Amino acid sequence: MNIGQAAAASGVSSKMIRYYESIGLIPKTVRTESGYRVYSDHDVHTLRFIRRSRDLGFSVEQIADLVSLWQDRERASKDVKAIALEHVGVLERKIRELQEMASTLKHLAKNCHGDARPHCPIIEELASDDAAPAPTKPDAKFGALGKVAAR
Amino acid sequence: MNIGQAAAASGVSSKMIRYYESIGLIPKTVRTESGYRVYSDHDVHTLRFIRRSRDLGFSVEQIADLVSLWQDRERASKDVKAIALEHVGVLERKIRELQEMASTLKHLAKNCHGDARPHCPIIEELASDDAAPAPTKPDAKFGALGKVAAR
DNA sequence: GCTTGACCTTCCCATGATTGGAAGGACTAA
DNA sequence: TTAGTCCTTCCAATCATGGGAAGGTCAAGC
Repeated sequence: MNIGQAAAASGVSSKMIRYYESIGLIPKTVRTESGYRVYSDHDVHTLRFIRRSRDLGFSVEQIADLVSLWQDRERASKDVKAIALEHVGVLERKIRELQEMASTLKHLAKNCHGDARPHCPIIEELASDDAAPAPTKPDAKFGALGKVAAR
Repeated sequence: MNIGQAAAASGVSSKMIRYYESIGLIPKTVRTESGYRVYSDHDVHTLRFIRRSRDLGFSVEQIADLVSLWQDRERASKDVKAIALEHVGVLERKIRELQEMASTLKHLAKNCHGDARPHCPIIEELASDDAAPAPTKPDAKFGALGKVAAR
């Protein structure tokens, strides 16, 4: 199977398959004489595993751990669970952040007439002088969660 | 005021102030003879406006629009409201995505013993063969929201 | 006046996951 | 043989941000 077929069968783009290979998430494949990558059903299975993990928002680093646990018959389920729960924690923190933003904005928008006049509580809030500027570096590595599922 | 003081007063790092200048979000400042950037209280006020917008998850592009509306005394509040509400929509979509991930994972984790044995429903779900691979390109530009407030 | 240390300057690089595109080779069907 | 589709590698861009190097500037203390 060529890379394009493996991509279609797994839901992971050819580009990403090559990328995953380049960073070592998946091993280098067999090549044809002319250099084409060749994939087996087993490889496709692995790619699907990766795709599902990605759909759940796991980072590539976490996916690497999950894949190796998947392939380890002696794994302890607590190791898998730990990764999952840590990720849940990150997701929930992120959800809370976004909810705060959304609720602030909705509140402001509700009080904005939204007509042709310039008066606007949204702008006023953004421009307001109160509220501390907050330290430039609040807590550093807090959200290592980038574009989650921005596919 | 030097850039460092403006950074401390506004909550926007020096690095970011230079960056915002380079992309045209804020105008080029006056410089001292030796090339140091000089900021006024008014500039700091603008930087705070930007920081607040950023805290609410607006993209730099949206912030540019907000700043220009802020400075336009003839603005229509509906233009501001439109930007805010569009952003709320993006935030809520993203929240829903993350909630789905979290709830799937929590459900799986609840059914995982989390002990030393290998049996694990989380891994099994990731490895399961059912469920369509889903087209590689579902809907393109859906989440233009990158690292939201990953500061 | 000179040294020290804190600040400033520009420039380049890295992040994470992903996509786009160019240049060129390989394969397949007509 | 040719057209068209696939593959290859390599490089660049995204978005907002931080890190760091190399070098210039400034203020305080001696």
